[in-house]
Amino acid sequence: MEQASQEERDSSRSVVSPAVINRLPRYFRYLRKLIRMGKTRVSSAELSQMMNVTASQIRQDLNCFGGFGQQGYGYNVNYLYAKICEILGVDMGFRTAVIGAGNLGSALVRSPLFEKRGVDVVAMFDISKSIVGKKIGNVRVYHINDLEARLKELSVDIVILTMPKECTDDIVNRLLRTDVHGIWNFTGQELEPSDIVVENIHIGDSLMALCYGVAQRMDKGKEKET
Amino acid sequence: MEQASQEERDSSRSVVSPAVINRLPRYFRYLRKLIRMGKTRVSSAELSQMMNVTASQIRQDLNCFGGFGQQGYGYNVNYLYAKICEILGVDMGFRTAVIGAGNLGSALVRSPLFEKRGVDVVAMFDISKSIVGKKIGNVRVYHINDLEARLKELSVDIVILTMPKECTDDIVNRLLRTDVHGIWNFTGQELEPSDIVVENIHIGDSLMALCYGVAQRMDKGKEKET
DNA sequence: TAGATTGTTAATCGATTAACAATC
DNA sequence: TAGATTGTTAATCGATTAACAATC
Repeated sequence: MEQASQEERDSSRSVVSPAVINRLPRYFRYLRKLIRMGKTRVSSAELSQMMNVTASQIRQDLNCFGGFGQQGYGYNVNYLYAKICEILGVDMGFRTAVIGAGNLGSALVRSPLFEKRGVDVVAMFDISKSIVGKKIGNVRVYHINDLEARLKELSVDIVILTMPKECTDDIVNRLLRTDVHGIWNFTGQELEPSDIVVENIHIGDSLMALCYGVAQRMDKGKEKET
Repeated sequence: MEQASQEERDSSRSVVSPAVINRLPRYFRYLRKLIRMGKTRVSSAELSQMMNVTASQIRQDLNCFGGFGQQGYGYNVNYLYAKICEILGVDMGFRTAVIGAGNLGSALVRSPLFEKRGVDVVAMFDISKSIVGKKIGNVRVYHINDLEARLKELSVDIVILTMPKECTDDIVNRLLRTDVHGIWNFTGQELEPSDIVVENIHIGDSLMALCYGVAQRMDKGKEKET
């Protein structure tokens, strides 16, 4: 507790490196797994084996946010999970809306992604007369014209962009004048705003990295043949 | 040419760092953009501005694969693009099949992801009587029982996993006995095989990183209010 | 208490950036 | 040729790992 409070200063701490932050969701996943398995206690060594990383890294990472473990014992799984949820804002009750009710938007809305992470999908927006007014999953689709009004009415914190790339600049400009704090951007048009936190998704990049790996593998295969 | 051939040794080079490889798809995207814009020539300085990275990094990255530029001139956009396509296996004509014809599988198949990257989607697999035999986009859905036979028949190199998490181990074990060289894994069940190259996708991790950022931002906002 | 395992500092490793000579 | 810009080496920076004293 002593050194935890040392670390606690202000809640927007001394800036934790992105490398660490990007690993937190992975801890989140593995801790859920442990909970599902009924484990109540885990050491950095055990966890490191499960996750295929060093125990050192785990301890280092977790200590960016304060001391969650106990010497000689390890980590209490439920407590650690609760802490990580807290850090990641899982219990903040974020509210999100999806712009674009096409294949991708619909697939996302129907996925368990959001519920697992304490995020509420409260609206979708589209331009097409044939979808507006309907529901996808159990989310109502509104017309994009009503964007600002609905976002306000529904207290949306985070917006998910799945509409065609071409509309991106227009939509983002509109969002900048709302209370939206985050954009999860699937359009392919890269964004780096200023006033809103952004995560750009380029899922194709991963496919290409995979292709690179496969190409390498096959090259090597061929070499051996000669 | 001289130092290019120096670098050319064997095609499965001295192992390029993953950091670099993961950036290649980004170069791919920006080069396409330049081509679309009609640019034929670009310097590392220009590109660095577009991409928001250092010119040094760009030159460093590209030089892992040989000298694609020319002193005093910069890089020929089309040539560089061609080279990056080559490195990433875009022109290898990879063939892929999707396992799981649910929301995600269907959305992927209908997306332009594959065509852009020279990958052919040649089959889908599912277990549900109501989908097997039909087409999604213009891809035929086969029964999962025929997996091995169809993969062979259709010369599939890469398999995309979008079926429920629970089936993962079973399917992967079956794949290990085929000629499949790559797995693009959306199941959430992390894999690290051995004999097949794997890319695990955890799209929810990005959502959580976003939530972290938003939570931070909102904390800061509150602080100012006091 | 003895044993285990954390929190944390120090050492290592790798990746990024800066600088500049080579050269188009 | 002079100017521009690469390829590449060296310097810096940051992230990971190792080690161990603190402590439960």
